[in-house]
Amino acid sequence: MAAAAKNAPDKRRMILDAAVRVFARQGFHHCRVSDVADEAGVAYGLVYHYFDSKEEILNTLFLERWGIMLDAIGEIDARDLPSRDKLRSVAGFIIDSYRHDPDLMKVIIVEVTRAANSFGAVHLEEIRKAYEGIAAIVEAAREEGTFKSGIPSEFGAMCFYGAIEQLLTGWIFELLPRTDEEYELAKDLVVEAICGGLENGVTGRPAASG
Amino acid sequence: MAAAAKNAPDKRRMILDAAVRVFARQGFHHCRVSDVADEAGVAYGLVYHYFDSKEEILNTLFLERWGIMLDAIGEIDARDLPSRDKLRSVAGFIIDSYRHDPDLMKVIIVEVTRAANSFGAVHLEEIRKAYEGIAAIVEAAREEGTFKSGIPSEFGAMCFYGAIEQLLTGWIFELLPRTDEEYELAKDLVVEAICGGLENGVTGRPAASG
DNA sequence: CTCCAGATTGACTGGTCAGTCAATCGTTCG
DNA sequence: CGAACGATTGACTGACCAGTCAATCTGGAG
Repeated sequence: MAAAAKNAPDKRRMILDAAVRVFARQGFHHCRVSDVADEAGVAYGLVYHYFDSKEEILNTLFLERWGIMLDAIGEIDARDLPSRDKLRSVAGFIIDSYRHDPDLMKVIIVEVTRAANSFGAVHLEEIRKAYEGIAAIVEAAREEGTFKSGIPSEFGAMCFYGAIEQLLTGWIFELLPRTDEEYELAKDLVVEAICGGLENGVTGRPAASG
Repeated sequence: MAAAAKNAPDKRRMILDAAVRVFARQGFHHCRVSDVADEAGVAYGLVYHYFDSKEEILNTLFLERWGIMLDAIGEIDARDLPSRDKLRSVAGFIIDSYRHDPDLMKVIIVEVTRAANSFGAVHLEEIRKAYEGIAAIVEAAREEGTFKSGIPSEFGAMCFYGAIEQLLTGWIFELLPRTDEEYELAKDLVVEAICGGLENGVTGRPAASG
């Protein structure tokens, strides 16, 4: 009912939001469903009214957020922008996602993206789509000649995405400073590092030795 | 006894090796200690004769291998080589580690390196040392002027390591082809991508018009 | 007021599994 | 031989927890 939905602020949503906090704090495997229920201020059984299992909660969280990211990547690719700026937008989107909801991104990266044995396997196809979206941007740049043809676009995409995910991991682990300035700076630096390279590209230097 | 060690091929080692296979196949959380014992062809209780807990097995595996990698990075840094070649050696070492024992690297990456909540937290200091080792190489290159001063060395190290780990992840997930040629090619490409950048050299290169 | 349906509750169950332990085996040495 | 000791065995236990379910609540409709 509309009224019901208005009065009781969507319990389903509250459970999802609570799950993000609990999963981020304790890890998916190290928390109980009752922890999620408690965090949401809801009875244990209600969790199972809205979700079939503990895993379904995680799947829902992942798919919700990942879908948004895939849409964003597709939309960015469709813009009329230089390739570097597209990649800058992608980096900006992902870093802003972390900035906006670090717990959620932590859960997605730690519990799904890298969990090759459990959830990673289930969502492999979704994860692959992200790589492909980035690879499409790189491929266009190769075809127009701004990016090196010697580096396959899927390979370049992996490097780019890997660098970003490593940054997020650094923030998650508190190995990198977590300030707004750092986040902003990182957006530019990661693009400069991957597109421009770490080396000083002064002039006339052989781009690829050998 | 020497004789005993000769006759019975070190059961402790057999348990560790079996654990690598089981953890890689089923994941640390999704396997039982009895799976490890069975895989090793050993009685359940013997596992607890050699290890205090299931976790200690994983810790042992991680520390063994990670220590070797840290030593390798330190040794490479000490060599008299151009920075790019040092990074190429580091990439080569890590990729060869995967090539030589993919199960072990899978376990380390999936169960430790990215597991911020459980083992990752425990081994944070060890993990940080790897970043620092790579950062030292980057920093030297910055000081001698071959690498951009605008990109902090820790940042560059994160990008470099992140790109490599993403490649391993691609192989682990079977998102990238797993052949000897790919492994060899990847060593060069990852260095070219991160040091040289994805973009075509800005100088007198033909194709890059407009 | 009654009835219904969906929301909500939390005690309970069934299965799983890490870790224990007492018993047995094999070897060495006196 | 037999004592001594570490290696090895595997049945057992105690705790934990995901998921179930019958009971209760709530609010709208008749």
